Amino acid sequence: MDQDQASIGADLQRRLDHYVRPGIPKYMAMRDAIAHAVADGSWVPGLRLPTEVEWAATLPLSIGTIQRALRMLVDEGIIVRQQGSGTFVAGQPDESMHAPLHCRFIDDSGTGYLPVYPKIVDRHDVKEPGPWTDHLRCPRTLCIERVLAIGDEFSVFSRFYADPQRLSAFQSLPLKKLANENFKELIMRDTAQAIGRMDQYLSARRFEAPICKAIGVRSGTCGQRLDIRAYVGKGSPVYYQELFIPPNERVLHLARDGRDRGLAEG
Amino acid sequence: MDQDQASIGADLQRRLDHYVRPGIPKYMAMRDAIAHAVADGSWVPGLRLPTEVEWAATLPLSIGTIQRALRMLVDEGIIVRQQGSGTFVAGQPDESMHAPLHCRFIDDSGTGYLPVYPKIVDRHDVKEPGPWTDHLRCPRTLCIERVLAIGDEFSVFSRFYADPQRLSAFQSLPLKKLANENFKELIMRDTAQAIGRMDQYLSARRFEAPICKAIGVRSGTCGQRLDIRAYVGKGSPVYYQELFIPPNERVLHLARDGRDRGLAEG
DNA sequence: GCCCATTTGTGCGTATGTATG
DNA sequence: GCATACATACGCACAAATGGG
Repeated sequence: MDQDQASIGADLQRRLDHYVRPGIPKYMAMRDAIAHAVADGSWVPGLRLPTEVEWAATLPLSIGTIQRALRMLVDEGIIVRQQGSGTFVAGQPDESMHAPLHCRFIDDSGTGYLPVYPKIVDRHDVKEPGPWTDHLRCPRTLCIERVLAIGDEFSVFSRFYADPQRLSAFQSLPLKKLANENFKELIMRDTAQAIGRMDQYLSARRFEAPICKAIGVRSGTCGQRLDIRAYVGKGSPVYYQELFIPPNERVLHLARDGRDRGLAEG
Repeated sequence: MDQDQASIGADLQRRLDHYVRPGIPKYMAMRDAIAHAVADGSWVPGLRLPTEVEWAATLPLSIGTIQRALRMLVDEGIIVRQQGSGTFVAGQPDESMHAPLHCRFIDDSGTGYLPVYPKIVDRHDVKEPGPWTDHLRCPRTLCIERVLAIGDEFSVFSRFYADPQRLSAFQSLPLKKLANENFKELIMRDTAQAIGRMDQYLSARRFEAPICKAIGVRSGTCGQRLDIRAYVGKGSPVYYQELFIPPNERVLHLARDGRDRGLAEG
């Protein structure tokens, strides 16, 4: 075991201590420890991890338990394993990881998306109940309003609802910083899980006057409204979002989940 | 082991012989055997399966291998396991299983979908290439054109493309029978896998005259066009579909995948 | 409430097969 | 050919939940 492998092993051992809890299976603790190490950027894509036997010698886990944790991570797309070669942190070779989840309007080439320039309009607590209440089921709800400029063609209005206690970054980051962040990546860092499911509700609606004004369309414009319920893992709600999409000539790629690899594999 | 359990075990043993092949892992063969038994209706929802030890005594498989196969089936939602109780074929207690994948327009109550009345307009082979070519990659492509009446409110036009060699039911069934079938269920029976991924592409377009005529809107109508690439399992393409949705007042629930449980759990 | 057989869930250790370099 | 490393398979022991007596 060379020095790098040893340091990775030591790093994981420290992390494991935070995740082994009575009631939590060992394979799950190891899965969480590795997932967080990758999600927070400590372990970069392409990094080679120690072998099964190395880890079995270092950690208080058997080979079978380690294999089960690693198999889960493979299923989630977090690591890649190659027989005879080794185990590696999965990489996003292109920039599709940084692509937005929603508002993916296909560009003229047909192989990429129009750039999205977000601007935060407001961030506030919401008191009154709404469709997000049933979804999130949290004592407090944070709402972030944004205007998303699509290329230089048109703008989409967005309301993003989340539990500030669970996704603390959305509450704590200054607005200037938050504007430049990819929401999907923030969620991954806070939860170490990818968006695993989304229910989307589409309808044609007349937009309220303030929204029309914010996105620069004439008052009374009728466009698409997309309501989104997003989950991580097998069904744990993370956010609720409302999108107001004005009439346009583009094709919108509706994402299946947060692990989409962009258009290349489609 | 009572008589029923014994007969289930014997049934699986027969099926296993069809699936154990050199190169196919045993756990995968067992997974496929059970998945098909459930998909073709031989094993009905709620049926209790033999215990791990019973199967280990009957089949040439170890407990660990059996557990791995059953765990996969749990992840896929095909079976349910309860510690101390047993293993059961997963059930669709409501009719949501029979709900369509697409064209799920929410009804006035907000808890269900408007009924969909499909009518087959045409079935033919397509020679010329199109967006479905890259997706399906099959020598022949079958196209089924339908008019889907949504409640008694409006109609949606649909073109469904698939590989007739893979989904033989769509080729072989007489049109009268095909019209009454749920396409999603036909696919599950032919592949023993649920729709596991969908890429959807939404745009606003002016419909061609024949389509306008078929769904009873005035020529030149502009509405939503939804192109769908569907996959089973982790990324095996199964069909390509084009939907032409005229302007309407309803909310369309865009499905995440074929295992959606309807609105109740959303 | 308690005990107990049943059944699944977790964890360990080992052996062997197969792809990689 | 050979060592390495992941993949599959087996078997065992014990924990935890369930359901009935």
